[in-house]
Parts: sequence; structure tokens; C-alpha cells
Amino acid sequence: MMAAQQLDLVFGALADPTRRAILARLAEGEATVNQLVTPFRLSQPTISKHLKVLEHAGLVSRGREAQFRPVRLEAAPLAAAEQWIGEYRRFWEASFERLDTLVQDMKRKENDHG
Amino acid sequence: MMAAQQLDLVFGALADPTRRAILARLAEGEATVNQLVTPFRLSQPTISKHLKVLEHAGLVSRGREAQFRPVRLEAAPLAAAEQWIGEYRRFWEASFERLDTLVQDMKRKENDHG
DNA sequence: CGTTTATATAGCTATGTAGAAATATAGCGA
DNA sequence: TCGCTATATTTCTACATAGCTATATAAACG
Repeated sequence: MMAAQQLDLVFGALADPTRRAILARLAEGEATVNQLVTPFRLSQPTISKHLKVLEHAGLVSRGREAQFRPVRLEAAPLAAAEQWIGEYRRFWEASFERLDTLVQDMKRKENDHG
Repeated sequence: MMAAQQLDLVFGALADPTRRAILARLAEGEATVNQLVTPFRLSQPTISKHLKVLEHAGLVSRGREAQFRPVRLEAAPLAAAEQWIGEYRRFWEASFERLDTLVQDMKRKENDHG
């Protein structure tokens, strides 16, 4: 099992929309810091700080090519996060079933009254 | 799709080990606030504050029975969080494949040298 | 009623974080 | 070497959060 502290870092990193957007961008491939800066109206240091948080959580890794430090997605920690959440699947599936039942009931009543 | 802000709240709530432990406890069934306090060496107000965070994220709901405010797990937001993470599954599966390949390579070399 | 029990709120401290601007570092290219 | 580009670091402000103690509310109980 992943250390609890690692989950703290991963979920903490995912709690920010800018960082989630950075990961989404990286899903399309490696990017330089400036490529990550442009779409957001945020300063370069701010993006660098977000990258440090992501790196600390193990969600990105950095290369080194001349004066560029390309950023790559590292998805492995997401597997652990998904696994943690997955332990609760039966609960939300149960509630969706209840929702289904409710919807069916409503439809049936509609027909009864139609 | 879930609003981005909702994901902020859910991932933010999951980023704390006390809150994850509270959810784990609630997976075994409804609990009162004091029942949630005892296993943690934290004060009751501290737990109440964590419960407020969880409630704000939609991960728990509160009942009202006499002077008790029983806490129930609400797993639905976890489905959205899992779905968000699930978009990246192909990336971690890819890296596990690479790991597999690596392990197989190592085993093969071991045999070559044994 | 007053007392006890369960929970919430207020107020505080310490720490963390998101953002900015300014500056430093590092590599490339003329 | 000089200057340009890419990125990191520093320093600041504003705000959020985890924890505490003390106190307030609210319902049950005697």
C-alpha cells in the first residue's frame, strides 16, 4: 500500500484546478515551463511553484535539455489514489442504484397517472 | 461533468489523513461525532471542523436524532473524483507495462548469467 | 427548572499556500 | 565575452487550515 503521506501529497496536488489543468496538458505530451505558463494568466514563478508541488507528489518529472527543463506526466501515483477511492465504489454504486430505483418509481407513477 | 470547484473540495478533503480515516470509519456505518473523536487523539472541535470540510465537499451528510448529529458517508462525489483520475489510466498502465518489461529483462539476464 | 451530555462556535497560534515582483542562475548564440 | 532566453529562487502579501482551549447551544433527564 502507498504510504498515507504520499496520498496526502497526491490528493493535495489534485485539489488545485491549475495543477489539474497542467496534468491535462501534459497528457498530450511533454512540455516546457513556458509552454505551461502561456495558457494560464499566471506568472512563470507561480507555475514553477505548482510544478514543484506536482513533482513533490511524484506526478511529474523533469528532464534537462539545454536551458529547458521539460516536464513529463508521471501517472503512477494516480493508480494508488484511484485504488484508495475504489475501496468506496460499492457505496456510490449503491446510491446510484437507489437513484435508479427512485427514477423508475417516478416513471411508474407517471404512467399510473397518465 | 462535475464542476471544477467541486473537485477542488473533494480532493482537498481527501488530502488529510484524519479525514480519510473518518471516511473509512463511516464505511462501517453511521457514527456520532463522539464516536469519531475517540479513535483520534484530537479534540472534539477539531473533529467537528474536519466534518464540516467533509460535509462541504458532499462526502458526508448529517442527521438529527435527539442531541446527536449522526454522520453518514456520501460516496457519490468519489465517483466523480475516480472518473477524473480514470482519464489518466492509460498512462499508468503504460508505465506498469514498462515496469513489467524491465522486470522480465532483468529475469532474462539473470538466467543468462546463471 | 437545573444538570448532564452532545455538538457547535469563537478566538487564538502556528503553519502552509497562491499569487506577485524582483532577482539570480544557466545555457545558447553571435 | 555579451546579451538573450528559460527557469529557479527570494521576498513579500493575503488568506486558508490544523490544532488547541474556552464557551455557547440544544436536547434529554432527573
